[in-house]
Amino acid sequence: MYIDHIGELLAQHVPCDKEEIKALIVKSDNKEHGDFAFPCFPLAKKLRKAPAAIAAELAEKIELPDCFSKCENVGPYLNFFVDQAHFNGYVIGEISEKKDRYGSSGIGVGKACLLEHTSINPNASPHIGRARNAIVGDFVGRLLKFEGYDVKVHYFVNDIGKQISMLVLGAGEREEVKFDDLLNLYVDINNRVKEDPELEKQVFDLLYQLENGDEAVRKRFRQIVDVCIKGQTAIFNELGIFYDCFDYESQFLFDNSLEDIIRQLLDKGLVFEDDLGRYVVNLEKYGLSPLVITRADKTSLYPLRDIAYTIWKCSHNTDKNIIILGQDQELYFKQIAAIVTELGHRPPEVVHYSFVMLVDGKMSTRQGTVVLLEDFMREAVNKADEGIVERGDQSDPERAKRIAYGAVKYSMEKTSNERNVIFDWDKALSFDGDTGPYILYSYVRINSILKKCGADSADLTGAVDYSLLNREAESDLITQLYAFPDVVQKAVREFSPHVITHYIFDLAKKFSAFYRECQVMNAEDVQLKNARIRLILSVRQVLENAFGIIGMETVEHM
RNA sequence: GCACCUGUAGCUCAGUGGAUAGAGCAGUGCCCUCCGGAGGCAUGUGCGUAGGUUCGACUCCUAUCAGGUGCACCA
Repeated sequence: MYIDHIGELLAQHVPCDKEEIKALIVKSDNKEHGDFAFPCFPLAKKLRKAPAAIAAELAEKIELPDCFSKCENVGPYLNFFVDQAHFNGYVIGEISEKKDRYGSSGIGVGKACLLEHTSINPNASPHIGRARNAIVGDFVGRLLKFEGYDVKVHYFVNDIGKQISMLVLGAGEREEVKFDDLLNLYVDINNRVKEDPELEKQVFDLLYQLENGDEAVRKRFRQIVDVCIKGQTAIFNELGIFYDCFDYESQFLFDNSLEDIIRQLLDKGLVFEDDLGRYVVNLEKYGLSPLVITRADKTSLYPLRDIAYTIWKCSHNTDKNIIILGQDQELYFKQIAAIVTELGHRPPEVVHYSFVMLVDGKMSTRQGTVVLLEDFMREAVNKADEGIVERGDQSDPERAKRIAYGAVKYSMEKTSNERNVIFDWDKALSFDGDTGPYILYSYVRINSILKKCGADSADLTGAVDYSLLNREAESDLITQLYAFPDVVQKAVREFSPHVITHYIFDLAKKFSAFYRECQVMNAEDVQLKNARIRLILSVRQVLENAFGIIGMETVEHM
């Protein structure tokens, strides 16, 4: 709203429209430069005057409304100072009015969003690299819900294909297959198949039987896959990550959609049969390498089924259609998107993230150097419970879980999507500094103060003199609260959770500074105390809103 | 070889083309008579390299070096 005002003010005096001006306004990074600044360089050519002269002239002409206290020119900049009392009242008023909607633009109200994420191969317990998909995906879902979208989260279950076939073969005649056995089973059969061509043939035979509708084989596949999906989703559910729909890849095998797609591509002359008899899509006009969609025996490959699935998702006609994929799938997804476009659909928006690496190198299933998500979670819970005991409390596994899972997610969410996360056990389990526990701790402190002040039950409808909040720590905190809606917008543009985690950390730090310098309970007088109570209520509200977006649960004590 | 992503402090990372590039960790020295110390204070010669665009470049463009990833019957 302050930027709006400045835009209007300046539009009366310079040859630009309001929107152009607003785009140029920057938030000052230095108190001496006020709160907002308008750089006059771009006007220099138009007005044929030196930027500094323009700034000086504008400073003379402008009549400031009440919400600004001062406007001065410093060199080529025109600096605006907001009126602190007005600003305090405005920000705290906005938060107390909008509550859990503060920060939301509401742009998604009445709109639907289909979001696909996780979609891990059902062959083993997820490692932390795969988990990044779920964590980023869950963040995107929560963010869009916060923006008002009706979000449905889909999980594509890859219940067919060579890998699953190997798993089924590896399980043999075993009646009961346990989730925890799958990883070993998978690694073992993988090695055996590599060395034994005969075994590999059996893998493909199984697949052939499945694709040709052998009921018993189909049941067995489904049984094994479900054990795996159950195990995987249980882990993600623990972390507060949930799914609305599980879409089984095999459904596209039996509904003729694969044949339809091949026929359409043939009609368009986009697909050719290579010398081995495989169907290959030519994507030269997109500058992409060709994509093989069937084996020589014409059984489908994953890309073909994925095209069918993607088109199926498009048929839901949602306002937004989003998929979360690893950076390694970038070229692949471009190919899929090109084909889907050719077939007359608008492909999903894609959000890519990079990998999780270990400090001493890459993760490798074969070398046993993967870090499983469940191990990471368990270690974090132990560590959090130790912390609880150290602080003189009884061991409390439930509370430890909330703290630990927040820490696990936060550690994965604070890196921007396009960068690799470098995983280091010690750092990942550290609860000091820029971590989930630190920000939770701020929240706990606020609640502790409010409880001691009896603020939660107090009548907070009376008038408050916000001009009393005039210490630096107070105005810094309020400025940070004011920034939240913009931060949410940035997160929506980038779909990267680090935007929110960095904001929360800054907010927590500013609260700590306030906590140190400004007493609430023992404030100098009751007016000041009331104003500060409103302030920390606002901080708590914004923390809760932000926690909701990154999927962090709160605790009452630590 | 081609394509995409990433090079910012010892380490891990922020930084919508605008004023003096910021955090956390580790190190060093301090602070528990203070609404909870999972805290705070002090301490720093850094934008891979070279050009270019611009009034202005960590940010945009080109080249180059380094790392990651992908590129025909895995999914």
